[in-house]
Amino acid sequence: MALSAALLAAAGDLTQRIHDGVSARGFTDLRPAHGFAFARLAPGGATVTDLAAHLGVTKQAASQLVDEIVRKGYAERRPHPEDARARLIVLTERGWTCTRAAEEAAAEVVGEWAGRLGEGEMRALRERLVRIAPHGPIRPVW
Amino acid sequence: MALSAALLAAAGDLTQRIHDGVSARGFTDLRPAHGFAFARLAPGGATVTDLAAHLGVTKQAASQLVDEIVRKGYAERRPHPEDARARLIVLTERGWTCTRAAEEAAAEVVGEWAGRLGEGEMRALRERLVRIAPHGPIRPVW
DNA sequence: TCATAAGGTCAAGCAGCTTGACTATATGGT
DNA sequence: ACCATATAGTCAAGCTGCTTGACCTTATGA
Repeated sequence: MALSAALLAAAGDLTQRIHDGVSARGFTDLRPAHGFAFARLAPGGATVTDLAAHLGVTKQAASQLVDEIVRKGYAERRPHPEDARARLIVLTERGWTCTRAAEEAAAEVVGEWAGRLGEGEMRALRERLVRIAPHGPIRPVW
Repeated sequence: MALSAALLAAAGDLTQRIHDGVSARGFTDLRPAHGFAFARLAPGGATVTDLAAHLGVTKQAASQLVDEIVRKGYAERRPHPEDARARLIVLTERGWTCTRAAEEAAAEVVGEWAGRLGEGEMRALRERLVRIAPHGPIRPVW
């Protein structure tokens, strides 16, 4: 199996299993794309335009996604403290709970891998992946 | 940066850059999903149902995808040699040329990573990824 | 031989994305 | 101070790729 194929297979598997884990914890109204949005919102909120750039979609699409997570109670729109044109999208308590659930689910998968590879191998794997990973916007695998 | 985030970022980057490389080689009418289909068709062809299971979509969706790549000249439907209900989808010469272009593009990206990590590190990375990669159907990252 | 399963396609509907148009606010040169 | 231009965001319409449901054909097995 080629490196590229193994990388794509592992990433797809990870996404699917995080999603399954989040669903199993009761958050059944979200898709994997929402998780990437939550990750961007978590530190201190973000604007719709920030989110759009991070997700690699138009700001209209990002705005629709925000509509959805606001409607479902995971985030809220606040006036932006420094720019009256903009709004700051921040996670609600429910949004934070869901984010923690996703982190738990990811840790479960990574933990299973660590059981197969061992801690030292996992550290080496992480270090190499970080060195080849880009810093720009997140991209879907296909 | 967490292992899971690095893995997803690297995989998304790889997909995007393979797609860009394939486009740059003249195949501008394909999307990343087609590459995963080609990979399944390449060895010796596959049925629509096989393809659907591999891509994780319904057989109707797989059939539509086959319609498209047949219409664009990358594959053709042949009668299945052992089952009169089924059809064997096989790559045309154009399909093979495109597959080689994708392999070249992937090799370019992997080569760039090798330049950063070194050959020994890359072998270790590949070996570890293979050990955590699943064998089931391919899954999109989101 | 006939009930049931499996491969494939046709048709309709829908979700998520795009482009285009628009309003409101910010920014910077004159 | 003013105005041209850029930026943040939303509304509306349309498209594409996927889904579900119905159906035909061929295979399988009791």
